[in-house]
Parts: sequence; C-alpha cells; structure tokens
Amino acid sequence: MGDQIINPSMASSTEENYLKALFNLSNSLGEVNLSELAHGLQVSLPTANSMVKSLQKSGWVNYEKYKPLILTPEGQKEAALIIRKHRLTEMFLVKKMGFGWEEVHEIAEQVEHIHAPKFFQRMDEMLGFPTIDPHGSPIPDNQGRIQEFSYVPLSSCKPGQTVQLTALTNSSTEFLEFLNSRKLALGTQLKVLSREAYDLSLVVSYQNHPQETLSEKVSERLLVRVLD
Amino acid sequence: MGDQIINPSMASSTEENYLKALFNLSNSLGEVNLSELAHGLQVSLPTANSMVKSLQKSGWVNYEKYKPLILTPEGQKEAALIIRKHRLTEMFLVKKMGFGWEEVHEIAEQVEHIHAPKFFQRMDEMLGFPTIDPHGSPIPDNQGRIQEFSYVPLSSCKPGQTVQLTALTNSSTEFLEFLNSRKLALGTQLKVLSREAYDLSLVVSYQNHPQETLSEKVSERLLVRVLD
DNA sequence: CAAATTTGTTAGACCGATCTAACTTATTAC
DNA sequence: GTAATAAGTTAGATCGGTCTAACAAATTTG
Ligand SMILES: [Mn+2]
Ligand SMILES: [Mn+2]
Ligand SMILES: [Mn+2]
Ligand SMILES: [Mn+2]
Repeated sequence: MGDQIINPSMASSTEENYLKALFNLSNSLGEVNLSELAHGLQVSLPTANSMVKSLQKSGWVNYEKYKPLILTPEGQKEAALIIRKHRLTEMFLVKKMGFGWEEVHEIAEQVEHIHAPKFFQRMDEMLGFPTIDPHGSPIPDNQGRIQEFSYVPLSSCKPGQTVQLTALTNSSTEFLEFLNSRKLALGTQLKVLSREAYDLSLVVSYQNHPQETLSEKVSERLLVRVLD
Repeated sequence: MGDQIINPSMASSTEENYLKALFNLSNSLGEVNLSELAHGLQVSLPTANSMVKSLQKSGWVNYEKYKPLILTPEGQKEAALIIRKHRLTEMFLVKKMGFGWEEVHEIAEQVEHIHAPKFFQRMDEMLGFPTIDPHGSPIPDNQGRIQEFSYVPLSSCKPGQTVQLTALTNSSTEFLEFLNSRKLALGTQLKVLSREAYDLSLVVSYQNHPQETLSEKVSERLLVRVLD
C-alpha cells in the first residue's frame, strides 16, 4: 500500500550497516579484519563472511580468502552517504527538535536507512549545511567526500597546554551522560594542569571547574584542538 | 554497532504494513477479505495467507479458514499507533519542514516504522498536538484511539449546497497534484452549481474559480462538511 | 441446482540473514 | 620450526517473507 520502490542496486538496511561498519573500522590502509567486522556488528564470523561475499558481488568490497577486507571506492562512497544521513539526522534532532547529544545516536541509527533524498536535503538546508555533527564528527558532503580534521586526543596533551574540546571518538549514551555530568561540551576550553604518572589520569581546569580529574579512558576519547 | 534493540513481541516493518492495511481495508464490521489484503499490499494470495497466519500467532488477527479476517483489539491498537506515527510524520514534514502535502506520504511510509517513542512525542509537541493530518485524516491519540468525523463525499451533495473541503479518501501524489493544479486545498469553500446526469460530474464554484467541473472520480474522493 | 468463477489453501521452492559445528589456514609462542 | 592459538571458511540448518503451481471451498450465474 504505497510503499517505497526498491531498486535492485540498492543496499538493504543490513548491507548498509555492514558498509558503515567497514568504513568506520578501516585502518589507515583501508583494511578491516573479518573478526573485527563480526565483532563490531555483533554477528558470528560465518554470518559476516557470507555477507562480505555478497557485498563483493554488489561491487562494494574487495574480498579475497584470508585477506583483510577493503571497501571499493563505490563502497566507500555508499558508506559515506549513509554516514551523511546519520550525522545530518543527529544534527537535526539536536538543533531543530531539542534533543540532547546523548539521545540522538540510536534514533539516527534507524533514520539513516530511509530512502528519501529530499528529506535529508531539507534537513541540510534547515541546518544551514553543517559540516560537523553534534559529537564533532565531520558530515560527508552529498558526493560522499569527508573533510578530515587533525585533532589530537586530550590524553596526548602536556601539562600547561590550553586546548578546546572539538570532537569525541566515542558517542555512547553513557559517555555523553558522563560528559554532561561534568559540564563538558564541544567548545569547552580546558587547561591541562598535571598528569598522574601511575594511571595516566589528567587534572584539568575549565569554566567553573578549577580542578577536575579525567581518567585515561576518558581523556583518550576527547579530541581537542591545541590553542597554545 | 549501536543498532536498535529488537523486542520479540514487536512487529517487523512487514507485519506493521499488514496491520495497517488490515485496519484501513476493514469494512464497517471490521472485516477484510484475504484477496483485498493481498491486492492492497501487492503480494500474492499465498503470501498474504501465510502472513495472516503468523499475525494470528502474535495475537493481532482472528483468522479462521475461509472466513473474513478481523483484527483483534490488540491488532487494532497496534495498527492505530503505526497510523499515528505516519500521520504525525506527514504533519511534521508539511508544517515544520516545508514539504507539500503531495510529497509526504512516501516518506511517512518509511518513517512510520521507526521505533523511537521520544521522536514522535517531540513531533507531536512541536506541532501542538494536532488531531488531523495534512490530508484531513484523524491522527490517533497515543492510546490508539481515533476520533471519527462524519464527513460526506462531495459527490453526494446537491446543487445549491455550500460545503467546505475537509478531508480526502485518497492521498496519492497524482490526486494531490491534480488538486494543487485546481487550487483546491483543505478548508476551501465550494458551492455546488449543478450535476451532469450523464457522467455524474459536478460543476462547482470557489474562490477565483467561478466554474469548475469535477468528475465523479474526483468528487467522490473529496470529503466535505456541509455549511448550509 | 449444477456449472462456472472467484476466493482461499497447501505444497514446495527461493532468497536474505542469521546460527552452530566442523574444518582449514594463518599467526603467535615457545 | 613445530605446537598451540587465533582467524577464517564451509556445510548445513532455521526463519521471515516471498513466489508459482496445483488444488479445494465458496460464491455467483444461468
Ligand atoms: Mn551517531
Ligand atoms: Mn543503522
Ligand atoms: Mn499517508
Ligand atoms: Mn510503511
């Protein structure tokens, strides 16, 4: 009853999730191991194996037995366009619908699979063509091109440095709620006061927080721009 | 990788589309024939038959061999809640995102399957808790209750009557584009000037249109409130 | 009412996405 | 460099959703 037209060359939601996972898990060489993929998607190895073979048939992945997986350029573009929909959605939910940055990932995980170019185009327009999402990740353009930023993890900063929080390497609800509880948001300026040699925790100061200790687990997930 | 949690008692998108179709196709007794269902969903009879058996197992449908299909109260509520999401989405797309009423059905057909109560709750709030969608159909409340209106088809009106267009029985893009071309919108007041006995077409006047002929096919799809 | 037609059912197949069990290849450790 | 371990593959099954072919029941028509 008036459902969407399914183009055979179109990826299913499942395939789209595999492409996204491959994209996000790719190392600097663009390679991913099957077991990382299976782990990332919470499926068994044989499941990932058979899916990868079918993604190869569709031309999204280069697959050779026992070799690491590599997205083809088409696969990369496809993945980037899904990530674009995901991040535009997150931005829309935060900026236009009043959601907190910790609430939007799960919703976007579903909305990203909607096939309606005008819908996302309209979001993009309403948002003024944003280039980053609410967690500081870049939004690919409509050709699937991604602007790369060179941020460094806070964990690599030295005492005395002043930095600005610009992005996160993890956007789980739990982590975001932790940041909320410490009043840490994108844009916050922090000064690194000291590093504890034993557990690599950092003592920082910012705004009304003259002294706050951040574990290594936290500081390695905070990406910053060094200000001086 | 952060995908939605799937509750076993939850209907799949396919099942949701069957429930909606059953709801919309139900006659005054709440009955639907299998062939109507299959036709409405554009699937074969055996496909509809097997799906209906599985909907029965889930407790959404009462099914007996060779008897008409009847949604259970639970099935009705489930269907109404999906229709609620569909219509809220259409309203949101029109009122908050600037889409035309002829563009929104296909998008809503996908968005209705998203499992994110807060998302639709937020739409509802932003829209001020609307009770009708952009095509004049009632939006079920969050308990799945539907407010019934007693509109009559324009085709049943008599020359001399003045009426107001309040809803449509068909919301296909083509029909809505036809209405756009004649500048007919919800709320438009029309006066019935005459009826052609041969083909039952109606001559009406409204706004800057002193004389417009509407075929029976059109006039039976226009629901109106009689003003005098 | 019997024949013709429509409607509904069953059987058996296929495909996508998933699993477990069993096996093979590759990598790591000693 | 072999043995142990990890990673990847194959085989075979299940389940949801779909189909066609063949058949059966119900309804309509003459
Ligand atoms: Mn996200
Ligand atoms: Mn997803
Ligand atoms: Mn609609
Ligand atoms: Mn739908």
